[in-house]
Amino acid sequence: MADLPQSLHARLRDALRADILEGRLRPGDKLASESEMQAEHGVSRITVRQALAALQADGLIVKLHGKGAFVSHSKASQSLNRLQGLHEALGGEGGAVSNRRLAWRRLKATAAVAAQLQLRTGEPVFQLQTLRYLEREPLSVNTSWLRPALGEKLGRVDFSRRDLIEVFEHEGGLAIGRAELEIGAGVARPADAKLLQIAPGAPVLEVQRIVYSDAGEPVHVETAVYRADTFRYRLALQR
Amino acid sequence: MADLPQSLHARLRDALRADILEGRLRPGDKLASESEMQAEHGVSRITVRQALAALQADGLIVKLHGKGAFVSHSKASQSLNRLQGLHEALGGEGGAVSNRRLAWRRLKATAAVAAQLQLRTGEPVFQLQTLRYLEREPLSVNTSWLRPALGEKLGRVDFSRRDLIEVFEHEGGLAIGRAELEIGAGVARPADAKLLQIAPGAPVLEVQRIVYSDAGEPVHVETAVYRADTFRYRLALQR
DNA sequence: AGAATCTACTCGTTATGACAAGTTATAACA
DNA sequence: TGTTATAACTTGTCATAACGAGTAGATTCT
Repeated sequence: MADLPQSLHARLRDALRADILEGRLRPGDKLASESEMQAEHGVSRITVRQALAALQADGLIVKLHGKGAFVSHSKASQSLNRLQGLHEALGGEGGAVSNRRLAWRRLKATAAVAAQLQLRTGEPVFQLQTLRYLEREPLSVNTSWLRPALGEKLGRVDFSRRDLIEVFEHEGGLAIGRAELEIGAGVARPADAKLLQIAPGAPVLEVQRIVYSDAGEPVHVETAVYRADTFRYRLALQR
Repeated sequence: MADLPQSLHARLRDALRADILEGRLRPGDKLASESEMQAEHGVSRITVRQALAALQADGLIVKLHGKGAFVSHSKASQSLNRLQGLHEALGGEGGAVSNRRLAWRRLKATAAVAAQLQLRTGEPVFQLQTLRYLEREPLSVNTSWLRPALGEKLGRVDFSRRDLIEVFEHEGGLAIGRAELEIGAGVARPADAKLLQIAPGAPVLEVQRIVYSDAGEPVHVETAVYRADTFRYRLALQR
């Protein structure tokens, strides 16, 4: 993609991340010390530390006082503890994720949806239903509710190979800040079971996601029903 | 607890966190600007920004370029995106979480467990099985595997009202760094269904947790089966 | 009145400098 | 040989300084 003139620490972070992900630095390896990087890249130590702090937050490296910074073992989940969509998470390489639009409607907000989007009951909202595929196998049925302003902007966008969240940021002109997830288990309802090609009553993973803008306003509520046999949710937590 | 002479940014962070949690700063309120705090507390702006960055990572505040920092609205999840046990997460107030020990064994590591704990197949490991209750209702069946060194230390500890992770840190003399979670859905096996007082075949949430020390070594692998009707996993993600 | 500009305020980024504190290897000593 | 002291690393913390960029209100011009 385009090489925008990012900040220095972002460039250094991405370079180190690539070194780790592409195997030039292997798990357990010791990174160059902060002062070495400072000299090598011609930046200040604060800049180096910002880059390292970001990698540490992602779980890619571990820093030990007095010893140095080391590439973490188990880098499996490095990308899954940030807010991102499936396309982003599973990477452009495979490109095995696709969406099929099932419905796009303008509805009046029910009480539950209105509360989550901080609207009044009965205000118009847009509902988007999609069926997501992974490697041509059905993966999940997603039902999204959008604030009216956003919905009108995005009615004609093609979502088939893109993440909603990424569309928000580009076509929607929206800065996404954070999201709250609620993950539970349930049994497939007949309609969902048919779409997912599983037996009615089979176990499914139910994920509800509320996405907030940078300013803290809820912009998007999504309920997803995943096939339990294909999908597991992975994430990393810091103590 | 004791008021150790923490670092300046840690003290400022904790003071602000208390202001928010105890209601002196309400959701939506604007925090003092960085330069105001700098003057008021007699610290440098770097120190202020370190404190604010920590609060932002916890989701307690939102920073807006050019406007200021504001107390986040939904602070419900501030504690759920850090690594902690149920007792910690659900707070000392209720005290409604308890554990019943089902089994404590010394076994030889199976291939799967050995791989996750980075041991060799057949090395001795300790297995702990517990049944957890929330408000006197059965909540989950937990099966843990511990590295041998840790297991020998913790054989006689009473876990009934404490989190494993907290015991590690105190009795185990271990610095916990991070954990990886894998969340999926499944159906209750007969033995688990009986313990959880649900029907065999009812949906359950399956959570596997691998806990790593500060140095990046796996110390604990846990598989938990939760009643889907009582428990949902909540967390917050940052973009 | 309306539009454009200016200005003061905010946070974002980066630099430089210094000292504290943990780790490790070496050198000196008993 | 074994212990201790030292020196040379490492990251952790904090201060001061400057400039960039986004926001919002007041001012000025049309």
